[in-house]
Parts: sequence; C-alpha cells; structure tokens
Amino acid sequence: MIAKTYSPNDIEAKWYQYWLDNKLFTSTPDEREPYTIVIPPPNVTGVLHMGHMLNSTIQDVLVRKARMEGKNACWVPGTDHASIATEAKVVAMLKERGIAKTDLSRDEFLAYAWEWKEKYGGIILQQLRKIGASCDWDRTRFTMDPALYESVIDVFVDLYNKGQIYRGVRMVNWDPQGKTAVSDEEVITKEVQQKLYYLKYEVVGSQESIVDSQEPMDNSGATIDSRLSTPDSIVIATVRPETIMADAAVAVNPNDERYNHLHGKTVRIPLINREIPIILDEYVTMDFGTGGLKVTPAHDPNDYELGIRHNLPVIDLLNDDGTLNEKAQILVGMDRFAARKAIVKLLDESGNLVKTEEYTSNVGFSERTNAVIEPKLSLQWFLKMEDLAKPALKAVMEDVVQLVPPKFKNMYRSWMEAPRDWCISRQLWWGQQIPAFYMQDGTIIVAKNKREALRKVQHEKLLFAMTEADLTQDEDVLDTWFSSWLWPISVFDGIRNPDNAEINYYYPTNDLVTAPEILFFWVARMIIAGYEYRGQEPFRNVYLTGIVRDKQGRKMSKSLGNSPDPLDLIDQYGADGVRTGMLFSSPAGNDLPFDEKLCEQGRNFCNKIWNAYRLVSGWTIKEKEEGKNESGSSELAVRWFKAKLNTTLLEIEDHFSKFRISDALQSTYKLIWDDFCSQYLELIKPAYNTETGTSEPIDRETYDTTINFFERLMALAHPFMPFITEEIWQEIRERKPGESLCVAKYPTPRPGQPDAAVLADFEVLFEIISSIRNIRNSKQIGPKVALPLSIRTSSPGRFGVLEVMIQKMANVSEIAYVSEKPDNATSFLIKGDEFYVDLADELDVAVEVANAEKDLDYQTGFRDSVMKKLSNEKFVANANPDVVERERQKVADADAKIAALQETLRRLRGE
RNA sequence: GGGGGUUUAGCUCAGUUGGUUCAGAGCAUCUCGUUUACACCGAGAGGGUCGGCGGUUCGAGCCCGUCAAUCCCCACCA
Repeated sequence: MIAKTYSPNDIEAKWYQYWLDNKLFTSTPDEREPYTIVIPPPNVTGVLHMGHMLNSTIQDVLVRKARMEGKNACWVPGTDHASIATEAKVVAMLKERGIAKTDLSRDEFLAYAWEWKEKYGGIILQQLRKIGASCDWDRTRFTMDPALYESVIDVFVDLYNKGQIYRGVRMVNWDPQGKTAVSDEEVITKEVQQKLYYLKYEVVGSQESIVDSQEPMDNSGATIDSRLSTPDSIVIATVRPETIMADAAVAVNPNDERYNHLHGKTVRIPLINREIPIILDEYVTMDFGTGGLKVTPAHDPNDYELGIRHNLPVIDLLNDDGTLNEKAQILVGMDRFAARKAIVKLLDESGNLVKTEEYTSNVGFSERTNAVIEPKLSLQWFLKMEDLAKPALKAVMEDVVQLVPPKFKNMYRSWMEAPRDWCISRQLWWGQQIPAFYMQDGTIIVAKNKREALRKVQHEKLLFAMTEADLTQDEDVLDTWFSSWLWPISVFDGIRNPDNAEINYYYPTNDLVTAPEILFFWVARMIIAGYEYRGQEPFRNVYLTGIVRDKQGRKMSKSLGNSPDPLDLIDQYGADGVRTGMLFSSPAGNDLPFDEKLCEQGRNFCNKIWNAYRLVSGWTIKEKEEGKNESGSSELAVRWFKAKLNTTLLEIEDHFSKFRISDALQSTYKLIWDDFCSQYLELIKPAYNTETGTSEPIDRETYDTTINFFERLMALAHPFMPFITEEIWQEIRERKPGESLCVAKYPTPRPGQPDAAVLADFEVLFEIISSIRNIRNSKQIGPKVALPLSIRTSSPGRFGVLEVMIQKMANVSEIAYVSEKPDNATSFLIKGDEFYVDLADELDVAVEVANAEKDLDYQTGFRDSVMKKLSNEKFVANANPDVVERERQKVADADAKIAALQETLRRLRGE
C-alpha cells in the first residue's frame, strides 16, 4: 500500500543518484540538435540563495524539456573565482589564524587561497544537486582552471596586440577595503544623508582687500548670507572637509560678480595655511552653495579635470586603505571618516567653520565590499570599448540576441551606445595575473608568459643579453569579469582551440538565464566577446529573471537576514514543491515577491498528484469477458480528456515559446488538478460497493487509457517537478534498468483540430453539475441525498450519455424529460434548456420569485444593451461581420432565457 | 537632471492585433462537508468605477495626451 502523503525526502536522493549513475545528464556531440545552456557561474565562495534557486530552476526546466524533446541537452555548470570576494574571505581566514597578507609572498598567499577554495569552494554546486539541477557535472568548469586561465591570458595578449588594451593613469574607483580599483559598473551609488560644511578661506593680503572692498558688494544682487562672504575671505561648501589639505585652488565662475574682487587673488587653506590660487571656470555653478568651489584634483573626478585645465598640482593625501598620509600634514594616519569628524572640530575651533547644513548626495559604494569608494588617481589597464561594442549593440537591437522581456533593450542600448573604457586591472593576487612584463627601463612587453616575453625582447628588440631575471611581471590581476565574459566560449575551449568539435557543436548556446543586475557586467560583455572571438552571438535568448524579494518588498540578502535557506525549504516542502513554488509567480523580468505559501502550494500539488496515483493504483480491473463500461460514459470522458489535453498542450507550447514559464506551469497545474483529478478521474471512478466495502472493478480499456494519460501527464510535469514524476513514472509500469522519465518523450499535441464538439458538450455538462451542486449548497442539502432532475428542452434526449455523468457527479437519482415544470421544483437555465430539481421539502416561493426576477432583470438589461449596440448604424456598418453576428446571437440567447424566466414567474405566481 | 517600467479583487499577478457574458487566475476570507485517493482535501460564495482627468472611436482595461503614486536604470553640482 502506498503512503497516504507524499514524502519527498525518501525519494529525491535516490532518483538523483539514479540519474547520475545512468549518465542521463552527460552530453557529447552527436548528430542530434544541441540544446545548450551555460550556467551563470556562481561565486566559488557562495552558498545557494533564493536567487540561485529561482535561476537554476528555470534553467533546469528548459534543459529537461529540451532533453525530453530529443535534443542533445547540455547544461554546463561551474564557478567563478570572484577575485575581490574570495580574496577578502581568504584574508579574513588568514587573519583569524594570525597571518597578515602582507607577511606572505604572492605564491604563499595563493597556496592558501587554493587550499581554501578546495576546501570550501563549490559547496553551491553540491547544493544545486539537491534542487534537481540536471547539469552535466563532468563538464564542471572553474574560471581559474588552467585551460580557462590560459584563455584569459591569450585574450589579453590578443587585444593588446590589436591595440584595444592600454595602460594609463586615470581617475578610478578605489575600494579602500579591498585595496583595489574597481570598474564603474562595480560601484553602486546610493543616496546618503550627509552634511555640507561651509568653510571660510582667508584671502591673502586681506588688508588690501578691505580697501578694495570700498565698492559696494550689494550691486551683485547676491542672495547669499552676508556672513558667508566678506571682502577678506571666501566661503566654500564641501561634504569632504578632510580633503582640504589636498586643495589646489578655489574656483569661482567668471560670471559671478560677487567674486570679481577676488580674481587673481590667492587664499589660504585653513589649518595648514597653504596658499592656493583663486581660479575662474564656468564649470562652477553659481547658485549652489556659495558659488565658491574648492578644487581637489586628487580626490574628485571633476576637480581632476579642472586641475588639468588649470594646470594644478595633484596632492593625494590618502593611503590605499583610506587613511590620511603625511601629505595631509595633520591628522596623519587617521581614517578618512574619523578625520572628517576631527577636522570639523578643528575648523570650528579655528573659526573657519561658518555653518553646517544637512545635505543628501550620492555616494558610491563598492559592490563587493560595500566600502565607500574613493576616486583615486592611479595607473591601470583599460580596454577600449567603443569599437568592440558595436556588433554587440546591433545584435540585441536586431534581436539576433533576444532579451526576454524586451523592455531591457532600452537599458542595453543606452549603455552600449557610449560605453566607457573598462578598467580591467585589479590590485589583488587571486585571479589571472596580467601578462605584462616590464624591462628595467619601464618598457612594457605583453606576452603569454615570461619566456615568451623574453623571446620577444630578444627577437624584436634584438636585446639578446636579456634574461628572464631582467623582466618583472605586472603585479595586478584581471577583473573577474574579464574571465567570465569568455565563459560560453572558454568552457568549450573555444579560445585556445577555436576549431574544436565541442565549440563547433555547442556554440552558440541557446538560452542564458540570469539577473538583470548583471546585464552590463556580464551579458553585454559576453556578447562582445562572442562577436570578437567567434564572430557570432554567444546565445540566442537571454531570459532575465526578477529579484527575489521578501513580503515587505525588500531584496533578499544575507546581510538583511531575510532570506530563507533554500535547503531548509527543500527539507520542509520537497525540492519539487519549492521549485513549483518559485515558479508560480515569476514572470520574466518581474520581481518575485517570495512567500512560503507558494512552496506550500507546490507541496500540496505534489501530494495531489501522489494521491491521484494512489487512487488509480488501487483499482481492480474487470476480467476481459465482462466487457467495458456499459453506458459508454467512460469512453466519452476519455474522448473529452483527450481533447482537453490536446488544447492544453498547445497552450503550454505557446507559453514556452514565449518564455512564459510561470504560465506554462499554471496550465500544467490546472490540467492535472482541475481537469484530470477533479473532473476526469471523478467521471471514470468506479462505484463503491457498500456490501464488499471496496470499489467495483474498472474495465480494462478505461484503465489502460487512464494509465497512459497519467504517464503523459508525468512527462508533462517532469521539467517542473522531476522527482515525484520520476517516482510515479517508474511505479506506473515495469521499466527496464536505467530507463528514466528524464529521457522519455515530452508530450506533443496531436495534429488536427481539437474535438470541439465534445469540449462544448462538457462545458454544458460542468455547468449543469455545478448548478445542481449550487442548489444543494444554498438549500443546505447534504451530498448524500440524491435528488431527481427534470429537463425541459426543445431537443429531448440530447444529453444522452451525459446523463450518467450528471447523475454521478451531482448525485442525481433519476433524470426525466418533461414538458411542464414540476411542482416544488427549483430551476436553472442553461442555453435555453430548463432544469428542475425537485426538492423534498416545501419550495420557498418567495425566494424563487426573487431569484427569477433578479435573473430576469439582468437578462433584460443585458439584452437591451446589446440591442442598443445593434441599433447603432455605425456599429453595424463598421464592425467586423463576425462581431455583429455574435451580438445577434447574444440577443437570441437572451430572448430565450427571458421567455423561460417569464414563464417560470407566471407559474410561480400561479397565473 | 535624463530614460524606462509599473499602477486591474484584501495580497501576488494574467488579460497577446480595441469587439463573445470581459472584468479573470491563484492565494487569503466566508459557508457547507470526517464521501469511498487526497483536510497538504472536496463543494460553493462574496469581493474590483481596471490610479485620476481629458481625448480618439460605433465601441477603451487595451490606443493618444496629461497628472499622480511607485520602482528601476543612467548621469557623481561641490
């Protein structure tokens, strides 16, 4: 006997192992059509969160479906080395052991990092197995695998040789915690409540200034607080008072008449009294703050530009870790934020702090470490993006690469039309070390390795005396995205070995499933690399998932602690339950407000399927000679379900073709729960024999057909819920060893028109049944009390076999065709046919009259509104003839109902 | 500051070229039911001026304009 409730935990591990043992997920090139997905490689240090859960489930649904459709499905798993994040974790781990990174050599540090990676890395890949992900694990790749590492190096060398990569001093985003530069895309700007400090700078030679200031200042029409500006000083506004020691000038707008008297003057920086010039530049906004701007070229990108224009010195007063260096002269060694507090106090004491205002402004944060980004001037490597981006922009605009949903095309375009150069160097050790080698005179040799670099020096520069010892490799590593942008190519070794059988077979891949957050970071760059290195797009479709949010709409994150552990959820609801739960409300590109209720619904669905199987498996089958179901009702039910299945399959296929995964699941869910369980199974269910206490046997034909239906339904649901469907599919009939639903045929709609007649008949049938049940409910009559039904129709006997079903489903004792309404009967109307249910007790005439009147009102109103439409000449003239015809039909239907209702009313009133 | 999305039932969302009784689904709520697969269930019910206003049209949830709310992206006026 099968258990009453489905227990996922018992079977999930069993089937997953079975799939692995039978190598059902492995793929090698063959003559079949390939279907390829590369996983967005999760951070190697990562653990599974709800975003992965959603993303991986969608990929698995697509891959499993393709596999069942007979394609050579290949889902490549792997992880990303995530340089900053991983290095930070390793540094933290070392710190716990009392080891500082600075005490280690690069090689020693990397040894620790690899040790750490081997130990903790890739947990997430194990977790993916728990959710049923059908990855080809033999293909697991890591962005630092030798082959992938080498691919990255090759690409760097190649792009350098093509003149696309250059090295230069630029203002970059500095992460003082990670102590590395990060790209513009890795900076998240957030609005932060800050303070705007108004600081007074003394004008040098202020005695003269007083004399000059005989000219009345009021002429300028200045609206600024008189305290803020005096003839012998200028007040500037800043949110970063700790950088004043690095000021190179104070700028005012040349058109700002308030400051005419200061042109050509110099001022003194408070506290340190260094003298700096007043410069004129139209960049300065006159109506912000005081109209005076402190210019700090080392610590602000705009100031840096100003500095270049005015030939100002660059004074960098920050160390790499964000503390003040000796150039600051004061507060040396203090962290920038502590220094800010301290200097405000000092400025206040010295009388230079004029006032403080609350101020909201945008501050950049490091995506990886969440540290406040410091604009910093440094020597970095850059990749020119302008030309590379062109084919990638075109591909998306012309839908060669299709973004799903397409609304993201706008975003993509705005970024790709004017891409900024990509800062690809990082001041870290964990990653691909930049293959640039420096000669002692600073000459740069870019080559695959030192030996190659030396060979180049010797052969191209004819410096045969050079040795490897004379070359030093660049200390920096490459941005992690500089390796992941090659992912769809490098996992098939298509960079090093561009004509190999694998890349030629699997590339371009089919679908990419990822989050919109990394559309620029990753997706766009993969497309760029795809065109540059394969001359072809890396994938056809990009399905962009939403962000998983909690009930309050917050993004689920580890730091907020509002994300449930997916593995806990799986324990609780089963992998299939969680998978379907995730998909129930996740249209592409829309955020997913996650609610555990959805997992519960998923679990309930599993249980429903389980019990449906329990029901069917408990049936006994009639001996052959006993024949089939006498009334033919089962045959008709079969005919109906076939038609229903067919139309639903078409619907599901349509949803899938549009990547409407949620809708495809919804259709599957309804087909199984409502159509198959609630209707079909109830219709064919054998009667219960009260004497024997068992159900009657079912005829062989109906039974076999039902089992076939079940099998097809399991196949249909398998991409969504692989475990329970495999379990039942294996139970349903004897299978050969190694056979699996994973590679069974996915149901396809039968060709030809669906059986419209039977579908229409059953719609009427279900309406009759629910009307009778409704009467039962409203009259509080229990389901065990059988009720007689009378029908008055213009075509007697038209219900034929359906009568048996009405009797069974609505517990009707007998059906009679009548020409007069029986006494004591309550009635309902369906398409002009009138149905009467004889109630044993007295009929409440008043209630019946009220109901009939209400219905009559509605029908008359409805008829009138349609008539009004039809009497409008413009409507009849302009509307589609079909539409007009339908409207006429509506009137006819309404007329019939109205006539019937009027008659009912007459009778009820005894007229 | 620019660009885009969203706004439909208490909640989360469907609603495909404007036209069938088009105002929908799931969840939640309420009523009834220990029926013989399933209470992780069954049978029913209530609930919305489709964000506001204006326009186009014979006809608007759908098209256009405008306003409002909200979210996202880009842009670092200190």
